Amino acid sequence: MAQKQHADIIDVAKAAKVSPATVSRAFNHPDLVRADTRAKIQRAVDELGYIRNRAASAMHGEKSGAVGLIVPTIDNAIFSNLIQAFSTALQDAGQSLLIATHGYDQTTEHQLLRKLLEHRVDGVGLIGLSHLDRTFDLIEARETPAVLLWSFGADARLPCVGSDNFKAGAMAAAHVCDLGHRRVATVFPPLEGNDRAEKRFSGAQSILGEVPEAWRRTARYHIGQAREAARDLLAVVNRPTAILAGNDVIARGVISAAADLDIRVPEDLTVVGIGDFTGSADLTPALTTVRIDAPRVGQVAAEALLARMGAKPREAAEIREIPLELKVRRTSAVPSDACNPDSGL
Amino acid sequence: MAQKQHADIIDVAKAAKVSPATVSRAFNHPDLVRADTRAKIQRAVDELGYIRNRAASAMHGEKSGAVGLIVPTIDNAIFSNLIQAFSTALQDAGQSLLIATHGYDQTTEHQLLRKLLEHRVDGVGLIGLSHLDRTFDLIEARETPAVLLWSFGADARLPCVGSDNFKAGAMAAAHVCDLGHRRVATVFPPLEGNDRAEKRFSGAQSILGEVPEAWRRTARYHIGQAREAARDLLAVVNRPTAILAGNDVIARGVISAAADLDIRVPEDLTVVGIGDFTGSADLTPALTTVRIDAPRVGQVAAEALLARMGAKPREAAEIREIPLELKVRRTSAVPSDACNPDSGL
DNA sequence: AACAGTAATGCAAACGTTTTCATTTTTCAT
DNA sequence: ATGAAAAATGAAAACGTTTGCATTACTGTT
Repeated sequence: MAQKQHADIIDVAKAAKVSPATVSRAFNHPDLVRADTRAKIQRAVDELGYIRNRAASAMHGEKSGAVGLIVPTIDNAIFSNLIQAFSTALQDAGQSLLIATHGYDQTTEHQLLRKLLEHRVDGVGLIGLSHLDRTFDLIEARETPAVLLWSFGADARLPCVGSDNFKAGAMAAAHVCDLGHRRVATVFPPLEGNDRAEKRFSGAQSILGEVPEAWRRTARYHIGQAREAARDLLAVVNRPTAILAGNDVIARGVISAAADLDIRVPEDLTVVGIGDFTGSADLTPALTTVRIDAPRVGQVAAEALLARMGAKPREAAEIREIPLELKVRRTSAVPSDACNPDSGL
Repeated sequence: MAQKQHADIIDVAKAAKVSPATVSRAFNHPDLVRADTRAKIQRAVDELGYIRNRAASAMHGEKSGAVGLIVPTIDNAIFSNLIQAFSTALQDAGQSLLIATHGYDQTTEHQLLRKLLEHRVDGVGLIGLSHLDRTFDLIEARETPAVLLWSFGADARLPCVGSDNFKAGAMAAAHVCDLGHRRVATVFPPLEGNDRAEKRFSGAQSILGEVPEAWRRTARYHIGQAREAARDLLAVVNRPTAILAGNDVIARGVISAAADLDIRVPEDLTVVGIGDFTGSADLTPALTTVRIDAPRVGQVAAEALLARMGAKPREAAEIREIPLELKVRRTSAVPSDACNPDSGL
């Protein structure tokens, strides 16, 4: 016999001896139903193990109660802090999080956005400022509340919450310059299609001047790769006195490389990272880095998105810059005389 | 004038001069519609920027196309690898991922499950073997395909994919014993409500025998905390010759503590972790640890879940154990004579 | 050219909610 | 008590799909 699988709102209504409309209201506008009616309904719900069907509500033009987040990858420290904070803030607001990863491929990103839109997310978060035009177009056409997280840029096509990566690069570079280093090399992730890395690098060059090709290395987000790149960089007679890493993970690779080569940090080599990920402060020696407050970015971004979604009435600024902070720890020092040609007078 | 917001399936049908039913079929059962009809429809879809409404399909008893994953936290290396792999495998199968974090609180976990169920996820993944009874009950009542990931246990109430944490603890312990250590201390996360840590610890004790209170320390998943705990442990005259860490992050803390105290690793202190997280192999010295293949767990779990969801026809075993592997690297060594009372003959 | 058999399509009835509008009940001042 | 105003509830029409069944269009035989 065709027995219904699960209780629906009508069953609940019957059990509570009210109309389905009232049950619906009890969920969505509790203030519109009398306390004792609500109690009756609650009892029926518990009894029947009723779980409301968001799909059915969403259908009615109602909010789906889910927001989407598209990130390049989850599995590195950079984003996991951010995602965690974003997710927590959303959960606190009763939203669910639909997450998707594209592995730094913008075309995939666009497809993921479509998929998220199929689920009728109430809002989306995207990482970084640069996206396919049709990605922006789609968001606009759908009028989906959106926020760009991680990077800050005054010229962004959508509201963004994050830090200024150009500044981050510049701050790191300024620090090593101030220390007196003149022979500065860089190890950065591939720049193309990655506005964060790209901005950081130009920021660094804005202080350092053009970094010679010979002192530029590329490493994906991976300690091992960074280590090799750095080893390569350091295995020359006239080696740099400082290395600027595109992020903290790379910085760790650089430190390992130095250890491999018996180069002391910071006496013989200054290493500066960007990010200040979990654990960077607990490295030995503790990493000097430019702190990007990922949890705060995640939280503020979530709030901004919530505001745009109308879930949070409070007016939020369209663009929020999260300040950076230089954390001078133990991997940076004045260049040693031996290596510093400037101090040779 | 009441102009519709976005194109719906009827608009597409009109534009393509077919019935809505055909458009629907073109999406869900492409083989049932003629190629040229499909092309017409596709053209209309593109033209109108139509995005199908999953909510509406899900309503019809159809699959929602989303699966849920509930994890304690995203923001540590332990889970981020796992989540990434799980997510990728799911995405490849065309599913979206709804993720939620509970911060190691089982009551929250239960509420999150409810929320996920509201969204009518086609399946759910949960971390670890132990959950509230009513969590299991709910899954059963809803007949939602589910899989437990991360831990393996023959007695699990649901299919599980993961490694045996008891074994992991035992393997780590066996390694230090084989090396000749007799004075072995432990630093573990709080055991209660964390079946993984608990199993690992009992596994270790199964080899080590009862670890004296004085040599047991607790540290949450955080390098700084572990560092302090280890410092505490090592700052005694008759200190242990080896420390077993409950996971790699703690192991890193222990190594830092040793450095703080000028204790050499591995000469004066052997440190063994569990997990083999990203970066553990690139530590200096490289960490000896028991490798848990998180990406594989994630992927196999996704496949198992997909299979149960009927999305993947192939029969998958109910329970899958992912093998562990001892990775002997540079933080473990035979105990030095100075510290090893056994070698005093 | 006619036929059967199959493939492709259309019709219309669900699916489980929410919401507008109308109706009933309650509240409170008189 | 009475009535007006406000609060709570109910009836029924959406919302955008999918699908079983009925119908129409093709295919290949003879």
